[in-house]
Amino acid sequence: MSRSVKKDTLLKVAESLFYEHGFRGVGLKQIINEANVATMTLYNHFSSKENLIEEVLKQREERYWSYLDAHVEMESDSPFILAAEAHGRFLKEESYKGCMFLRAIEDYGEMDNNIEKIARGHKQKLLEYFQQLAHRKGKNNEKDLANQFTLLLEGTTSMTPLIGAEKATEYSIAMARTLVQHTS
Amino acid sequence: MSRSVKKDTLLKVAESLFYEHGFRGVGLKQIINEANVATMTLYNHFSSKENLIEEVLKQREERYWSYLDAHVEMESDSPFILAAEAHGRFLKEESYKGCMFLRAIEDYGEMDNNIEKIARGHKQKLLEYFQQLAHRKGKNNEKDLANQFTLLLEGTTSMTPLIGAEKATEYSIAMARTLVQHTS
DNA sequence: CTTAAAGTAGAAAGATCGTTCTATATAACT
DNA sequence: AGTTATATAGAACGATCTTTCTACTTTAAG
Repeated sequence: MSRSVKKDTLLKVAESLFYEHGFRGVGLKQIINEANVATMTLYNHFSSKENLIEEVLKQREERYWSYLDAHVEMESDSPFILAAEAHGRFLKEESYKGCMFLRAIEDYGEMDNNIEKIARGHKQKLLEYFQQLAHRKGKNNEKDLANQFTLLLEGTTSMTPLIGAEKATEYSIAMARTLVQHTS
Repeated sequence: MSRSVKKDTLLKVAESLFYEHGFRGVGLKQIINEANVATMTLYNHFSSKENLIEEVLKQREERYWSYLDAHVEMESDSPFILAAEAHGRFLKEESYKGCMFLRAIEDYGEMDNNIEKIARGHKQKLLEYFQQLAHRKGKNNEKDLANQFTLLLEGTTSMTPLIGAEKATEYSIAMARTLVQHTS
């Protein structure tokens, strides 16, 4: 077996609990109980709580990208709309409490740890991805467009706890359409 | 003296620390130390940590509204742009780590406490405020417009930790202009 | 079948948390 | 001057946190 099933369970349970109650709001005991695992099993797979959080973030990031990769045709004539739809799908299926990466930056920022680096890295990659999209569409102001579109997606995520993922996504797609049409 | 200076110091210090490190990331000891106050002084003014958080949120909400009230002329022909500018001013002067109210909802949500109620109440009031703005502008789809504009502001707040308040506000105003022009 | 790896339960250490308590000091007001 | 409200420092409580430890059991591959 290339990878322990216990480790996978731990990651899954940890991500769910961390997302629902925050990193600092969940103790390892809770994770261990819900994963039906012994304390030392956790510490055999992860060197510390911080390390567990790091791997949870990496796992979530991978899954986020799989949503984008699956739905965004880069050569399409509306890749931004496709990205907004993919983002909405992710929210609908896995998010209802805002962005876990922003939360990691807020909770562990400016402390020189890997947690913040991973979270910021994800956002950076996202921005660059959208810059590519803008570039392929022949837009000259790639950075501005990428930033604006990211702002739209972050707004969508933030709105899910308030109005739900479906409506938030609806709005962001409507706005994205308007913006793509009327932006140089 | 209508209100203790110690209480004000506590609220100020608590808001700053809670905002920077999260509610669960800050202990009362830290707040007490930085406020140069005795333990019992805190407990004489606030019945618990939860209660302190509640009052911090109320204080912050008041200050947020004072930004809107000061800069938004409801009768103006572009109240939404003014609101976006006021929001940007608040971010620039008091925020660099996302929205404290969303964070409160995330951290204490679904636990039936006052913290969540206050935070959700603030967001609800904001939505209704923007609905009024849309109504005065003679828009028929008030709710949609208010939701979309709120999404824009939330996106702006979320982006501040990534690109700073100035740029984020710039983008949101640019987008707001485009949207106001091209939305029924 | 054996052996090494992986998992088990649970206690324990050491730190920190929110909260309460005690006992004292300061300041303002009648 | 005396009373009252507000502040003080710091010990103490019980709970919980992360991490480590011990000693036992299961699992899986050679």
